[in-house]
Amino acid sequence: MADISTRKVNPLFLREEELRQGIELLFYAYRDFTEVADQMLAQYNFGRAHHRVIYFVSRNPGITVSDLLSILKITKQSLSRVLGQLVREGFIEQKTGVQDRRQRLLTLTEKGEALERELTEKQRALIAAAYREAGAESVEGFRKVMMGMMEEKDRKRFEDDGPGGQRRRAG
Amino acid sequence: MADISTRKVNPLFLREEELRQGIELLFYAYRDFTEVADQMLAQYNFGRAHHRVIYFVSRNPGITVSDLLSILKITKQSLSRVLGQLVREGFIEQKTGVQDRRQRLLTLTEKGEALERELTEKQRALIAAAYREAGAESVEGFRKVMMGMMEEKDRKRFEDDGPGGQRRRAG
DNA sequence: CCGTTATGTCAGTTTTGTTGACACATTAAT
DNA sequence: ATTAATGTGTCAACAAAACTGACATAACGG
Repeated sequence: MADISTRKVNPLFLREEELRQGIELLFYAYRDFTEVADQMLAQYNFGRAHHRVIYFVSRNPGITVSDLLSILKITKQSLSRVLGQLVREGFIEQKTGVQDRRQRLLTLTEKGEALERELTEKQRALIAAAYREAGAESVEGFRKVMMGMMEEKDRKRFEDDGPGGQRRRAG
Repeated sequence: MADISTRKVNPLFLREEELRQGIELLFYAYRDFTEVADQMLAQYNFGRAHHRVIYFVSRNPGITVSDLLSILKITKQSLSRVLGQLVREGFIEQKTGVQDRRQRLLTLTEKGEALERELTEKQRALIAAAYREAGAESVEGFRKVMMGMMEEKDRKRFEDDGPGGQRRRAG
């Protein structure tokens, strides 16, 4: 069977290629997206795990430990090592919850905020450039595809209800 | 300053929110995309690193070790451990290059092809569902944004020159 | 022949994740 | 009021997947 005739009788051929390109787009983009903060992280002797924690605490001030765990999808023992470091070194503060005093609500200190801005700066710039090149319509398409790939539960974080929408819920 | 007036005088506010949403879209989507193959991988006592190697060898049959390294962006020592396992267990074959006999050209065995299909099946299904929900226009937007985020060098892998376009170059 | 390239390997280390067990304080339920 | 469940933390051992640095071999290219 020649290539062309296969494509005629098998409409799934192009689709398969399209899906594989999707897999690779995701791989290459994520690979380079994570890479841009590495140099800065190394200067603080931190890794990508620290960045993720700092980022999501910055994004969800007052988040509980368990909510942070369900975002990161790692074990509390894994989180503990990284979070403990960040607390000890004064980047993150823990306050006992008011309604539920078992909770340890996490917020960034001034120092933590400063580090967060430094760390995320290049990632933001990378996305900004990609958005600019691609155009507003493409960004909306990107949004839709990404939302379709994530766990249904997390999609509501991105509901289009204004800039405060994200912050209504912590996890 | 009230929220609304801030948004009026500071056009960067929404942009900042949009960029942060972009960061998170990428995080959540990639988190769940990688997760779907884990159960299958565990059955073979393999990890995500094995999957990446199998995937890219499947996608670029006859790829050289150094080209594979520049896709994965890891060290040869890291690759060696994972690749060695896959070769020893009969999933990947190494053939000496013909024009350049220093090269070890990598291809999947039958067994390797079978495993690759099993492993990638769920990821393909996840992307297919996301593409279906989002629609063809959104997929094109997704494509553009992702390409803008990756290293310029890798963008040519996705040039729209038919289904063979990807395979013309290995790395 | 000699410098460079492609690959592999030995040895040690780091980061980031895992399981399992247990402790403590607090909240919720019976 | 006692008991069960929840939120958090911690100790210990382990595993996956990355890293650095050094060195070795074979083959290519001028």
